[in-house]
Parts: sequence; structure tokens; C-alpha cells
Amino acid sequence: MIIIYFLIFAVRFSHQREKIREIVYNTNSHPTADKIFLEAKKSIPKISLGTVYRNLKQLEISGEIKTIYDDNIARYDWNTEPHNHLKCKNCGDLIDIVLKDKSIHPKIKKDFKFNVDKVEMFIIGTCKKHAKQT
Amino acid sequence: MIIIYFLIFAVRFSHQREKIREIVYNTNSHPTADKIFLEAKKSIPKISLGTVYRNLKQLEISGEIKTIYDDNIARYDWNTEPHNHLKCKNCGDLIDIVLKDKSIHPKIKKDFKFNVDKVEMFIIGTCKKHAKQT
DNA sequence: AAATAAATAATAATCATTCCTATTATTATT
DNA sequence: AATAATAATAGGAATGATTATTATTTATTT
Ligand SMILES: [Mn+2]
Ligand SMILES: [Mn+2]
Ligand SMILES: [Zn+2]
Ligand SMILES: [Zn+2]
Repeated sequence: MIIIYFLIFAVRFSHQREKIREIVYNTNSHPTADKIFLEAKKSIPKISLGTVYRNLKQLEISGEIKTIYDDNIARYDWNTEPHNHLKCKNCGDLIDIVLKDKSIHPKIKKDFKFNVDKVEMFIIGTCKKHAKQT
Repeated sequence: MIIIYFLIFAVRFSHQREKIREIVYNTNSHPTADKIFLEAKKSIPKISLGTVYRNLKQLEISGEIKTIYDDNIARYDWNTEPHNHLKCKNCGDLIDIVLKDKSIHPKIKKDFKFNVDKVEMFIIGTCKKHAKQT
């Protein structure tokens, strides 16, 4: 006997989700849920923070955005391509960076029998805004 | 006129801190504050979670342990040498790994005028415990 | 237009972490 | 050994980020 379940989850349009997607797609600063909430409020005054979190999670699941963790708080990224971040310990800015070096994957596979999916890297330091005079 | 302030902060012995240090130094699993708390309770039943957090922070400041962030929760590491972690998305284990490649530092300096202090890397994947048959 | 159920706002609950404070314990001094 | 000075503690309240609950609203289907 074969039983097949179909769980159909119709996702339907919502102004709130559209706005949230739009905000993430137009912000380069890897905003937090709260920043997105405050921004969304400007055009949807009654939007609630729970709605923001729920939709961010949904957008993440559908692969439209990416969640990154900055120490212990979540920030959201429109850039879903594999990339890494420079984090300035001075101003907190996150700067996108693409390191195309995949050479560690086979090495780790060999040394640890560990199958690499992705590499999440935070490069901590000081950005050019705080450069000392030379 | 020269004013010199001395802020003297005598750190004195406490059984609780000794136990917490001992637990971190004898645990390879990068335990959370809660794990450390539960373990410490076995020998100091009245220890409080606040004491665990306060002392972990103090040990981190004194350079005896290191804090790492696994998504959004703090874990503690006796290994204060620069190193990175393999994270199994299956069982959550963190495995220490040392990548001695420092070649990205000058490149980032050049491309972004960004001064690198340290690189925090989580290599996400599947550990050998869940290897599929070949 | 009516029916269906996904999405919402509002709010309560949860979880990790920090803060507060009266009491206790460690260390230095007599 | 007793006293004084104050760092550290236990216990609990407060905070901040995130998730869960639920009655109501809204998008979509019939
Ligand atoms: Mn990014
Ligand atoms: Mn480690
Ligand atoms: Zn900066
Ligand atoms: Zn594993």
C-alpha cells in the first residue's frame, strides 16, 4: 500500500511581504529585523514586528533572501550568492566580499572526511573610514 | 598638571570561577553557558546562571577562554589559539581546524583598504558520522 | 456574492543574556 | 584570631531578540 500526502501551502500575495522584500532588496547594509520593521512602518503604519519576522523567514525559505548572524543578532541580505563579509569592529559595517578560493574543500574532505556545503566567514578588522594617517 | 588614575581591580579567588574554568578546559564540545551551568551544578548545587555568565565573560577578558557565536548562541572554547570550526549541520558538532593560510590578509588590505584582525570562519557541512555508503 | 483558508495585528510567551541587590566569602590589616 | 574592606555570589527581576497564539482581515476560489 502506498500512501501519498500532498501538503499544499498556497502562498498568496500580501502588501506587507512585498514591502519587506522591497526593503531588503534596496538596502545594502544587511539590516536587522527591527530596521526593516521601522522602514516598513513608514508606508504600512500598522505593520507588526511579528509579520516582519514571519515574512523574512518565509523569504529565506523560498531562497529570496539570506540570513546572516552578526554575533548574536540576525541580519538580512538580498545577496543570495555565496559571498563573505568584512566586519568593521569600529563602525559595525558589513562589506560584501567574494573569495572564489574553493581549495579548502578537498583538503577538508581528505583530512576530516567532512563534506563542505558552504563557508561562512566574518573577516573582522577596521574599514578604510578609520584609516590612520601614514 | 598630570593626573594619573589607578583603577585597581583585585580579582580574587572563587570556587565558582575555578569550577567554570575547569569545565571549559575539560570540554571539547564548545559548550554553551547553560551546559556549563548544568555541569557546575553537580558540584556546586547553589551556583546561579548569572555567576556562570559573569565569570565566562571575565575569563574571556583575561584571555583564558574564547567566545564563539554559533548562529545566535554563545559557546565557549578553551582553545584561544587562532583556529576555525567545521560545523556539522546534521548533529551540530563543532570540530576544530587550523587553516594556516594568511594569504587573504594582504589581498583584502589591497582591494578594500581593510585592516584584518582576525578571520572567523564556520565551515558548514556534514561530518563523517553521517557519511553515506559509497 | 459566498466560501475557504492564508496572512495579519496585537499581544503573550520564550529564550538567552544582563542587571540589581542584599548577603556571603576572600583577602588584607590589626 | 578578630576586624575591616570590598569582590563575588545567589536569586530574581529586567532586557532584547525572536517565536507562538488567536481573533480578525484579506486574497483567492467557487
Ligand atoms: Mn552580504
Ligand atoms: Mn574551537
Ligand atoms: Zn568602519
Ligand atoms: Zn555530524
